[in-house]
This record gives sequence, C-alpha cells and structure tokens, in this order.
Amino acid sequence: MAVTIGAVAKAAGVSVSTVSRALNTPDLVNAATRQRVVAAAERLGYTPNPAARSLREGRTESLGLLIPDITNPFFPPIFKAMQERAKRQGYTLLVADSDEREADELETIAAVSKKVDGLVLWASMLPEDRLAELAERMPVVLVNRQVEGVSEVHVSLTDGIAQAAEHLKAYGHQRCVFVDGNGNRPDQSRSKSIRAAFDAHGLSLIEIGPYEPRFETGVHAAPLVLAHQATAVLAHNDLVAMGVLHQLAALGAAVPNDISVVGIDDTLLASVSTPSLTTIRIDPDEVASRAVDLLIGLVHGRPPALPVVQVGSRLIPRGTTGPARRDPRQ
Amino acid sequence: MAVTIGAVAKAAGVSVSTVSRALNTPDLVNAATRQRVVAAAERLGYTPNPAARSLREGRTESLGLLIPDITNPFFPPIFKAMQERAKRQGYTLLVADSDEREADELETIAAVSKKVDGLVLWASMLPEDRLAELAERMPVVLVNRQVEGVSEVHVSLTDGIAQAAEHLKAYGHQRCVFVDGNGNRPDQSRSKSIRAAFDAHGLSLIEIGPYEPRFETGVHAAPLVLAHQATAVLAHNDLVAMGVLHQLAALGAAVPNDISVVGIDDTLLASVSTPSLTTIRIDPDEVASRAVDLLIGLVHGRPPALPVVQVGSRLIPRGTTGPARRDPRQ
DNA sequence: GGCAGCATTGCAAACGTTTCTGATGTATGT
DNA sequence: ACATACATCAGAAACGTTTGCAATGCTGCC
Repeated sequence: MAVTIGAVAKAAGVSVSTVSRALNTPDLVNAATRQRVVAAAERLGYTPNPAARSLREGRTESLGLLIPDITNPFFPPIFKAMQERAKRQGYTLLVADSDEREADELETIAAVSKKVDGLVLWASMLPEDRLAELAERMPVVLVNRQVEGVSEVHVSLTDGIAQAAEHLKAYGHQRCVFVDGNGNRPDQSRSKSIRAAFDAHGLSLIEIGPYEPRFETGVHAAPLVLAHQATAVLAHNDLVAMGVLHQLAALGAAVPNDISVVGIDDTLLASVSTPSLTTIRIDPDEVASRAVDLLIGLVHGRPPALPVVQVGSRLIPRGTTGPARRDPRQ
Repeated sequence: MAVTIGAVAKAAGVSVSTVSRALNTPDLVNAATRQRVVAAAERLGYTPNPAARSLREGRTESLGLLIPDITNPFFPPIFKAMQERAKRQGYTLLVADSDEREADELETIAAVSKKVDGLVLWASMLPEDRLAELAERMPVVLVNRQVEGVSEVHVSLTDGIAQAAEHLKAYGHQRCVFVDGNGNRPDQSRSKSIRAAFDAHGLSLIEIGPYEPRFETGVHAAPLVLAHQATAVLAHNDLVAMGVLHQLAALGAAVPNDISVVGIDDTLLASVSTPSLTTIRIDPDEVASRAVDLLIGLVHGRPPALPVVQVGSRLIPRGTTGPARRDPRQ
C-alpha cells in the first residue's frame, strides 16, 4: 500500500541499505547515487514508517505530557509551547489529560508510556514510590512535584508573590485574604510562600480554605472577604479570582475601589476580564522549554546539570488593584 | 531491557505464538496453559510493544486531531471529550495545534499522519484538492469544512441563532450588530445563517468586519455598535464578546441595560464573565463523539451512513441580555 | 480398531527499517 | 608493481509481534 524503502531502492536501482544511508547518513554514499536516491524518494513521496523505525531503534521520537486538566486555561499555552519546542527538536508531543484522578493517571501512563521516549508529569497525584519506580524505567521530568532522585522543573511563585505583597502594601492595604484552592493535593508551597511574603511586608493575612480551584470557590469566598473586613484578595488562581469578581459585583462591592483582587497564572481569563485582572504571571514558554529540554537531555542519556530547574514569576498589575479604601463600609 | 513476549514464553514454558494467542485470542488455547501464560505475563509486567504490533498489523491504535489553536477555549473541552471517547474504544488521541497557519498544518499532518490510523481535521485551512487527496490515502473526518467525497461533522448554528434572534426580538430589540470574526477563512456559513435568521425575525442587522476572532476585535467593535445606534450585539464568538463587554464598560455603556451582548461557543469565558454571558452552546461531547465514532468507523472500513453528520446548537440565556432600551442615548 | 476430525501447540514468515559485516573496486604509498 | 587503505555498496540480521501452516495427540464415531 504505502511506499516503502524497498520501492525507492528499486526505483533508484540500488539496495535498501543504500537508500537508508543516503537519507540518514549522506556522507557515506557517493554524491551521484545519493542524488538518484533522493530524487526517487521525492518522486514516490516516500516517508519512513515510524513503527518500523521505532522497532529497530528502540526510540519513538515522541514525548508524553500528562496534565491534570486541559480545561484549566493555564495549560493550553503550556501545551502549545511544549509542542513547538519538541517539534523543533524532531519530537512529536503526545498529551494526555488525567482528569485530576489518580486512577486515570495510572491508566493513562500505562497506555502512553510505551509510545513515547519520556514523560513530563505535571502536578502528578501519584505516590512518591510509584513515581520513583517509573523514573527508573524511563526518562521522567516532574513539574510542581518533588520526588527524591527524579528530575524536576519547579515554578516558583516567590518573586511574583513578593511583588504582589509590595504592590498591595504600596496601595495602603492592610488586611488581605488568601483563598486557598489547593484542595487535598500534596503541594502546600503556594500557601507557605504567601504567608511568608505577607508577613515580611507586615500585611495581615487571613487564609480561607482549602477549597477546590474552581469558579464557585471564588463565589463562595466573596462574602467572606467582606465579612473579614479585608480590602484585598489574593486568589489561588485566575479562575477563582473570576468567581470573586463575579460575586463581589453581585454584592455591590466595586473593584478596585472597594476591594482589590489578585489572581495567579495570568491565563486568558485575566486579560479578558472586566476590569482586567491583576495577576501573577508564570511564563509558559519558559517552563515548557525547560521541561522539554530537560527531558530530551534525559532521553539522550545526558544527566541534568541540576536536579531541579527553577522558573520564576512576576506580578502583572492591571485593573483590579488600586488604592485601599480608608473607610471600609461594613 | 523491556520485558518481551519471548521472556513470558520462557517463563511459562511455551512458545511465543502460544503467548500471543493466550493474550489476544484466549479461546484458541487450553485453559490451563492460558492461566500459566497470563500469570507469567502479570508477574513479569509484560505489555506488548506497540511499535512491533503496529509494524505487523499496519494499525497504530491512535487517532489524530488537528485543531487551529488549543488556546481558543472552545477546544479544550472538545479535546477532552474526544480523548475520552477514543480511549473507551482502545485508541490513543494525538492532538496537534496548527497555530492557524496553513504551512504548519501541512507540516503537522506530515509529521503525524504516519503515527495514526485516521485524522480529524478541525476547520482545516488546506485547499480542497489537498484534503480530497489526503482523504484517499487515509481515513479523514472534517469538522466545519466541506469537501466533496470526504466525511464531515457539521456543527450547525442555525438553531442557536434562531433562538438568539427570537430572544432579542422578544426583548424588544430592533437594531443589532453582528461582529464577523471569520477573517479570511473559507467557511462563510456563520454569517449567512445569521443574516437569514435575523431577516426572518424582522430584525435589522448591521454586519461589521470581517476581522480576526480576537479579544481586540471586540474592543474595536464596541464604539461601532454605539455609533450604529444598535441595542444588541452578536459576536463571532465568546472571546470577541468579552472584548465588546470590556470596551462597552470603558465607554460607560451598561450591559444589559443599554446594550445586550450575545456570544457563540459557550466557552469557560461565558460562564465566568461578569455579568455572565448569554451565548450559543455547541455541545462538545456530542460533536466529539460524532467525530470519533465516524472516524473509527472509517478506520474499520465501515463507510458512514450519511456523508455529513449534523450537530445542533442552542441558546444559553444569561446575564448580558435583557430588555432593549427605549431611548438610545446617542 | 481404524480413521476422520478437532483441539492444542510450535515453527517460521512477514511487517519496514537500520546497521553490521563483507565484498568489490580504485587510489595511494613504497 | 604490489600491498594497503579507503570509498562505496550489497546482503543479511535483528527489533517484537501476529498468524498461516503443519505437527501432534486425543476424542468419538462407525
């Protein structure tokens, strides 16, 4: 059916091995025959069968990306950047959505792992020992998850949060609420960083939650913010912040005049909201590049220079933050 | 390195062919040996090498999905639903983002086509003849693109648009603006359906554009809406609608009191905006299921019952539509 | 009791590719 | 001129799997 290397060989009047060499290691064949082969391949529209190549080579030229939920607008830019980066290095990216469920994650890894040369696991929910075990069998890069002996890209919110605290402090805010949307996930670093940064700036911080990172969580949090007489809210992410904005409007609280709101992630939501959302940006291109490069390094047997790669963050001040109200209404 | 079928055969004391049969066609082997084989496979953690299987079988058990831009919030739910549907039937889904560029689309198809058994091409920008040619070489399902002789899933906005016209008419609107964000893409059906529906309801319709389907397009359109003395806007999609909302607020026009706004797609944006956006919903699960089932049918050599499968739409009335203002300010 | 038929299993080919091992011819150095 | 080296290519093996074919042993029927 499809045009194989044998057909090209026959068309060019050489053996299959010569065709293979002409295409893969051109220096090893005579210039004239190489041209004949290339011309024949071109004319017949030959493209190598990746299954056969994989079988022989033991490599698939594909990378896997496992994410908790592609519906979270944080991930599409990540996927896009990773795909771009992978393509540039000759790899195809295979994404899989684990739907935030540990069982699905295991199943998906099983289905995908043999089809790729390595895996990027984003915020994996698997237990440590399983991850360690997996990482011994194949190249694995973790993002936002720490396991001894496994390579990792760590996105640090420290800088962005410090800037947010500075920003709110400068605007005269004193009482802030943090809406924790981390649910029951293992990683508690977000909450800790925020506590540290706000303490450092002498801002009083009220933590509520943990809840799930959903729009409704923000809706739920809005009246609590007013009840706590706070003038600023830092939400777990942009989606939660949108819920806060929505319900503050329903409650008649003006943003940013009465309450300032800060999100995290700088997703599409933040730039299209009204008013546009002040948020903490994590550069998707950077984390994607780091993760892909690290993984490809592992695939090629190059151990990482550092066990964990850090990626920073920064505040993007927009329309939902402003001077604190001197006389909170209630 | 990895555990092969040969290792299982040795462990179970049988030949490789028996192992293969015990796992794939259990009826053909003795119950006792089958159990030995299954036990051995389980114990060694055997999973078949998909490359070898593909090579032998000529099938990859994967499907490809090509979309213009995963960053468009319309697509993540589509992807998720397709992945789910494909998984249930034993297929892996390989997504690729063509970045709205025809050149990238070609390149991506070339990179992906040999790794999958069939392709879903969403709103392809390729010329007709290339698509027809591709569809002859492998199973192809088009979405929102029509080419003679190629299977297609067509999402029809007709119902949703009719409901929107009805909705606006009932609220007393008379002059409406449609913001065309179709750019230079071939498919003009959206614009035509809208013209037809609004004419049918006796609503005067002012079309502006075509522009690109971006937030900024909505920002650009907002003052035009006011200048045209319209009381309602139908935007090309939710993203454009968000731009309209944003800029109307900046211009001091209240939504929905002064102007009503309707989006299309019912993406996450619509449900989290303030006020929440009235929009036309296309059920992602339905179109995803239809496309995947159709494609798998083609892969298995089953020709489609109908050349084109229709998927409907409906209006989701929310907070951005209301009674028309009797005395437009300007 | 012999033979047909069936259940069960092993052997070997095949899928398309890469690469190792030689073979052939030509150029080079002495 | 002869041996050596090198450039160039063909042949064949190997990757892991499925499956057609053949071999074996057993059952059951006449």
